[in-house]
Amino acid sequence: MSDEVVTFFKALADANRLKIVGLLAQQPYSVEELAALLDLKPSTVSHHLAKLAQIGLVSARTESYYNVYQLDEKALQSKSQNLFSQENLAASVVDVNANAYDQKVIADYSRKDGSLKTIPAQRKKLEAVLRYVVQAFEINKKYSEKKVNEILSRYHEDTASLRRELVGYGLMKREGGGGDYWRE
Amino acid sequence: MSDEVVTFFKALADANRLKIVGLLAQQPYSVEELAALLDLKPSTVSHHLAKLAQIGLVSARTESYYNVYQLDEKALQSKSQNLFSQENLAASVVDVNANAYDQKVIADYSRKDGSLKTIPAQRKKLEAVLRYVVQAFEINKKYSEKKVNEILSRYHEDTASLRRELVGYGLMKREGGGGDYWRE
DNA sequence: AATCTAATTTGATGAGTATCGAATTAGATT
DNA sequence: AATCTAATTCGATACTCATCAAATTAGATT
Repeated sequence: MSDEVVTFFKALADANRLKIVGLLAQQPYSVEELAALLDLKPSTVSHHLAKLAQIGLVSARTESYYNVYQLDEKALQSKSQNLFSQENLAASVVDVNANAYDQKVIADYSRKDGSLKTIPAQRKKLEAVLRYVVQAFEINKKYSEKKVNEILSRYHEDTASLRRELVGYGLMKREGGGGDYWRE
Repeated sequence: MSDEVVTFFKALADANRLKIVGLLAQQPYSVEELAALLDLKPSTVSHHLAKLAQIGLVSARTESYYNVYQLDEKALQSKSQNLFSQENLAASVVDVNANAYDQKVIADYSRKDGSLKTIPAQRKKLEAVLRYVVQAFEINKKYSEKKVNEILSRYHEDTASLRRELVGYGLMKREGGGGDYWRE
């Protein structure tokens, strides 16, 4: 689906093809005439017209010896309207892995056993790692600080920092003053 | 001027750049994040973003370590509206030689001395040659048939055919029944 | 000031494609 | 039917450009 849009832009990403569109906007022309006007060989113009026809922008009508091409202005307008519609923008993104960044960061910072080499200093990377670590806790279950530290120690010896950051970024909550922790 | 339009289409004639536009339509991203999402190296993403920035579609804002890129939706809409405006279509054509086809045909059919090798059989080529031949006559001056033939003989021995076609295509007029010829 | 990090730039490489000439095809004219 | 002619297809070539790795730059953190 996004392929269609790429093909459309590729078809128009050439100076000579744009000139052809401009010329056909004035009047229909045969391949031979276009070749003379653009100072190109007929085979080259044929190649360009095929690309424009592929996206439905031009069509040919046989007239005696000649193949006269004309611009489909309707298609031109309708295509250009929807180019950046919500559907097309969304379609271009369907096959990107939304978690790719987190995965890359986690892979960079993890050992084979799942523990962390270091705790990232950069905010975005720290967030990615914390989103990963917090999954070790069940949702809505209460944990004592001792239990939290025990779980976090699987990831890094500096359990205090991990615990503090998890709360700081809102990934875990703490009850009142010195109570239990939980993940929402 | 047409260069600008070509640059615009070229900038969007790439699947990964379209994905970048789609992603930035959702939220701003850093180069590093985009690289992870698209499974590309940061240097490649930088290259793509430079092309998108060149046409004013994205811009960067520095945020701590990161260069966060955002989509300029206003530019996106306004650009896509005017893409095939009358101005752009006309601009794409400014530097094409409108007489190139006639010139090519005339060159193909003329000898060095200006005379015609043959009279073209194809309509379009015949028209081009006739437009060339008729320039030997002054506008609004009356010529006898004998004088017409004398002038046409510089181009081809079959003056009768040339004379008939000139009148047939309306390039020369004839007075009443057997009177003089003239070019309007 | 020294060090770290993300981004950019540069150079090299491979894939894609615009262009042409030659061969072929499709169709009209004679 | 035979012959012309424009268009298309095919193969080759040159150029453009997407991509990466390495080097450099710009900027923030310590």
